[in-house]
Amino acid sequence: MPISLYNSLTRSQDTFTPQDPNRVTMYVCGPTVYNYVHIGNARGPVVFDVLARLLRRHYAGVVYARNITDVDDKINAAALDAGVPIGTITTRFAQAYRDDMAGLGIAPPDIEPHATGHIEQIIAMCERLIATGHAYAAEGHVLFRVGSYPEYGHLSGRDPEELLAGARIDVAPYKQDPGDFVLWKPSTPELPGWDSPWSRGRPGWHIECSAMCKAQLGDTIDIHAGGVDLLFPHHENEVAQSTCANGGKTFARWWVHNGMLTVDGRKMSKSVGNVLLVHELLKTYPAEALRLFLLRGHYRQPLDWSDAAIAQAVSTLDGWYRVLRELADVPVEGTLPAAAAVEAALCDDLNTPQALAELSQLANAARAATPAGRGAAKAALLGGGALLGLLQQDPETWFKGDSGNTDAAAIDALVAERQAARAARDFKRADQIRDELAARGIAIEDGAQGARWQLVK
RNA sequence: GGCCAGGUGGCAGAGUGGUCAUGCAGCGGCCUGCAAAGCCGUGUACGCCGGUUCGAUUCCGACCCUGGCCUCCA
Repeated sequence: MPISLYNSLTRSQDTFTPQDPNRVTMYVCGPTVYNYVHIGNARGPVVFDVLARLLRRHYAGVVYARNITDVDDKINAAALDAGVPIGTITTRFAQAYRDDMAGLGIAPPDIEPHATGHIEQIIAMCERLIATGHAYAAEGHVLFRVGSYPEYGHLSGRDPEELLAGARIDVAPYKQDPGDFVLWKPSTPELPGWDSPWSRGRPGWHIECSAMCKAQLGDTIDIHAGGVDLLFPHHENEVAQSTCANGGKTFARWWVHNGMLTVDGRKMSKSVGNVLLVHELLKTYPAEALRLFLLRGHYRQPLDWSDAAIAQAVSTLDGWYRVLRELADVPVEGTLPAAAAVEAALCDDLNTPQALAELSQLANAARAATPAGRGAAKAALLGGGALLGLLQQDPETWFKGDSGNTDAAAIDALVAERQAARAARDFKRADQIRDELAARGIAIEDGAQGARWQLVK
């Protein structure tokens, strides 16, 4: 089944066809590493992780790059605040980012380019843009000449004339035109900087992604993804730089943008101050519940964070894992099958809500399966979950936590004692034990195969 | 003000020119020592006003409302 994806460039949902099925290229704008990321920052990586999984099922080769921006004024400010070198900040938070992403079940990208590892390519791209008249040097800066690229504004649907008329642009004296943006800027002696033909300086934000894309994936990439808030100016500027520096070649064939995560209807962002850090949330909620929450809405729609929403994600997973626990002894042989309905939903512009509805149906089918059908039903459920990066744990771990965290033996003993009391029709004692366990955050379910317990999340 | 998304039942959230989304919650029943889990049954929906149509939540137009971007942002 072909993959169909909404392309911001054409503003329509188009059947995806890579340039080379053996080397499908995807680039996602990664973090600027100066702080922990919040759950809104994780939406794109989770969604594009699902996309990467889907692409890998369809094509022989996929190269997925997600960069690390490790040179930036905010990093400089964070280092200054902490009184440590820039590298201390970037190393620490790049690792924190990898840990957070891994915590959410996101497979590492194939390539993780760092901006500071591409200074040479950035300078080369600036030189090329200057040589072709698309950029100019002024007072140690290099600026992109927006007027030199007639298509400027096409991706984001903006009229350059109106952009330039905007009064909110800080018009520096060295700019020939208010819309021109910085490719290179000089550093003061205490700031990090690299030697260049124009100044000891550092790159602007937009050129970094252009240079990393070109160096790692080539002049024309298949998919460029990121948050919709990057559409302008970041992605618009990337298109302008890369297209002009690469002789007019198409930069990215598909532009895929995820919607914003909101809290009480307002965008979650550092500047608004309503952030919930992934690194904190992972201590409070099961990782898969966070992941499921992020996939519950279609990726292009806004998604609102709430306690009710995350609670529902937990209870949904409880239900699915309960099915898997019942089928724990049912063997699943060979590789997991493609859950056709789940995959079909994902092929339709990553319709994860539909895919989750299909997964619910698979769980219902597995719960009701006859003995002969259990193996296939369980495999289908696990296969569908794998496409979404869900149901990756052992059910016992889901319900009881890591074995090191709870005194499972003592709980098992109490549960056994309660069963004995019930058998002796000593319900007073049985209920007493159940209450005692409930007070410790443990719930009991009596089933046909005996009593089971779980930690209440 | 410009550009771009949206508005679906108590909540979340897909989808469709005409009998079903799905999940959670609710209600009734079964099961259970009682619960929980499970099972069976069950209701309420497409922002507003027009238009096209045999038929519109879906297509078209206007209006209202919400969110995002408009050089920090995922």
